[in-house]
Amino acid sequence: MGTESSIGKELNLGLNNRLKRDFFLRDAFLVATQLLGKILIYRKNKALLAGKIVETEAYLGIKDKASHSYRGKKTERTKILYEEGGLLYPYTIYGIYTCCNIVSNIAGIPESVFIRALEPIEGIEIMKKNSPKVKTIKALTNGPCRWTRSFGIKKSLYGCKVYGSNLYIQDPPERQKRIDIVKTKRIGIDYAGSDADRNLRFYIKNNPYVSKRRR
DNA sequence: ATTGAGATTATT
DNA sequence: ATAATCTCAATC
Repeated sequence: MGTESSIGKELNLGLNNRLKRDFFLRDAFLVATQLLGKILIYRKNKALLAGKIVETEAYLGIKDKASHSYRGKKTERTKILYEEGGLLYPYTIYGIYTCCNIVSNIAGIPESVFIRALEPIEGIEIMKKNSPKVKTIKALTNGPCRWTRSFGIKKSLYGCKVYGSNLYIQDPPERQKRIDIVKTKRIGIDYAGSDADRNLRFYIKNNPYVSKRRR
């Protein structure tokens, strides 16, 4: 292969260190901040794709004007939010892109964590194949619809557990656990009024794979 | 049945 | 700056 990063070489990407179901049954603020630095792994057929989570946002359910579940709204698209934490909520945006959340908190509390950007670790050649027009490694994964395209995350994964055997998340190596977290306003939710000003976007300070532009 | 807008990206 | 592009969900 020869495409793996230095991080990938010192990681055991197997199933052993997976985060368990309980991790996701807590509030989205906690899950969003604690997911930073963790490794997301997706296996499809024989391919193995892995990336470090470097940017997240918390969506705090029925009281959050930016949330798809604001005021308890429940539709075919959003019903998964009302199930327990640890399930994938992919959805189509602007007709062309797929982006995805991880459902958080216990059943009945429709919170989620939006995964905005990853740092590629393993499977870069496959990512390039999935995003054929992309010219730089960075652009493979530094946006919410970019990393999902490069990973091949489809809406068919709606409701998939993120602590299963094909899709899971694990701790980084001990050496990389210390990170500085920056907290800012969320992106692209100007319609959310006062909730647009809350600092519910989190990213790893100075990480080059954090998404760019916009306010 | 119609319509309006979107948790974005790529291009001009 | 703005077109792309179409699904979803609200409204008529």
